[in-house]
Amino acid sequence: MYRSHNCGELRINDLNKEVKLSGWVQKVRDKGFIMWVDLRDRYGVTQLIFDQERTPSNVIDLAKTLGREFVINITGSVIERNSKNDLMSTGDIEVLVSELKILNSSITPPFTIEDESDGGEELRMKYRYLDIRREPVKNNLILRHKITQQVRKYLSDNSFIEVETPYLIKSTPEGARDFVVPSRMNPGEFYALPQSPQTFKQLLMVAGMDKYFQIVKCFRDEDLRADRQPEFTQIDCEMAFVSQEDILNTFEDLVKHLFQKVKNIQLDKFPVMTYDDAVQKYGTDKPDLRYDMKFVELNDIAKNREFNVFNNSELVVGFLIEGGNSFTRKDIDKYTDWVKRPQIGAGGLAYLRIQEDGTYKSSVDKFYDQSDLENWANKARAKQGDILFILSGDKDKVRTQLGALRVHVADNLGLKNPEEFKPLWVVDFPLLEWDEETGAFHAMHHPFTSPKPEQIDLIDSDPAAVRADAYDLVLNGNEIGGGSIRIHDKKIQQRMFDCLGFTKEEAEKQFGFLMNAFEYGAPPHGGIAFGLDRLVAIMGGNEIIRDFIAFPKNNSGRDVMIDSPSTVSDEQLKEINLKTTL
RNA sequence: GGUCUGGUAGUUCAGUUGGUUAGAAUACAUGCCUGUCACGCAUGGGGUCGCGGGUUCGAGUCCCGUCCAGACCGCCA
Repeated sequence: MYRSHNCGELRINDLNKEVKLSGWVQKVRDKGFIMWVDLRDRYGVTQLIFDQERTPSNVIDLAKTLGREFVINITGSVIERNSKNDLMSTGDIEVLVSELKILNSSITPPFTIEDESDGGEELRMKYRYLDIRREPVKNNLILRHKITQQVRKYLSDNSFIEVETPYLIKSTPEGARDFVVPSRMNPGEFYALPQSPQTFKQLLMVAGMDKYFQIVKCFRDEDLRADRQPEFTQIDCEMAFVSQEDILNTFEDLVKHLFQKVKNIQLDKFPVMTYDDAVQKYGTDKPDLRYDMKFVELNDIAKNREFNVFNNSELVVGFLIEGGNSFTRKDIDKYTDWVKRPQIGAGGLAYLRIQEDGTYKSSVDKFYDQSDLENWANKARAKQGDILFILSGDKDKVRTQLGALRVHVADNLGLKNPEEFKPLWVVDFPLLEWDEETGAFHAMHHPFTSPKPEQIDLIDSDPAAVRADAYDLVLNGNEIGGGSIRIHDKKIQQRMFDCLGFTKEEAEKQFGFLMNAFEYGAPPHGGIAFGLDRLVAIMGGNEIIRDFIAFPKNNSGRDVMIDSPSTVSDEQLKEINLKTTL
């Protein structure tokens, strides 16, 4: 028998029990006359003791050969510690070893297997199996497990059925770049890996599976970020005979359920904000509500003097930083440089200090007197000791820039508390988005999203004005879910494809199967998909999803542990018809 | 495709204006240590300064190129 107990469960009331434990050597502390070994497994750490007076000498001799990460099996008795350790759950006891077996040795690990490892990112990824032995990474995987278990429980309890959809499907030009897979049996033809099971879940609605979900891998061949992996996991859901409101309610309850069960946190009713409001007040469609700094538009009170930078701008807008008058000139210069970087692209940063004596000081003092500045301060509801940061320019651009600055300031001021959770729904997204590059509209969400029924006819006259029954769930400034009511009428779907510039033939070739299905009694339906990796990361107080994926890929899409992608042999290439001769 | 930051001991990093034998901490090895738990003490081994080229009497340090890693922009329906 390898073990009677695990390394995390022995307590003071187990005293005098004879136990068997197996695990990894975390640490050896050899004092000569006495020696301790911290033994670790998934469940915790138990201190073993080897003592000249009480331990057989052959066992001590063997124990002296132990090194970090050796795998051992021991028999011993649980004794009370002479000096206890309050920091360990097993800190009241230790196990006096009578038998020791070395099950396997270990060479010295390349980094320390501790909570705060000395290992760098790349090394930890290369030896991910050692990294996962560390408490924080292990706990992230356990958190992920708990969340997926609760997702399945909640959805099953609410009559959802988990259905698997295929991974080898067909490439379509809309949306992200596909990963393609050559077909050996069909020379010259390729499968694509799904960017999402979108069309399949809609077909399941036609099939009458009126509540579907799937925890499913999705694939996108695009450049990566801290919160983006080429393969990632979605909680993909779809329901028939529902309105947008039904969906928001159902999945708000799902998220509340997860926080309740997994983190014991009771979330309040989620606020609902329109896309237009979010962009106007926060400069983004995924506002972080953990901090305020709402935008204040100053057009009417700032474009009335001789300051042409503002006068020639479509929009003058700022936000208030409470206590920000404490920023030094150097701080402000740093923020100015930050917004002027090409990634942000602002021309400059104006500020208004509301000084402690109640007077105003601004970077644009030359053009405005104290009563002008007082008007700005009043509009922003500023009080003494605050500062107002102001940008100006083209409406859309300046909002994006100021939105980025808002997040950056919050970062610097430490306003992003990872243990605070502020979800909201963002609704009424535009149906279409103008693409400068292609000079055409493309679907903001995807081409199956339903326009708001009363706006359908605007599609032809004013496409940019059409709003969709589409919604995102935003948590702490991250989009963690998004969905829509779908089109279930073949004619409207065709109009949509027309509008996106598909010829009838292209639409038929790529999505004919879906439109055919719509002719056989497709019910009204809609759904949502959550990014599981992001959700887990945020619930774990982090925004780097790699830390919550067992075997993630690096910035360039490589798995540095197994070293993939890699080349394949000419024989393999010939077999899949990518090479004609050997 | 672009911007920025980094690459020096097993690991994390320091290395000044270009100048003697490239350092620290930690890890590792050996020994000592009567209650450790970041144990302590002593001793020791350990370096292709990412790679290639250039400037120079002399390059870890300056220049050019290149590779790798990370963050971001583009991109991600």
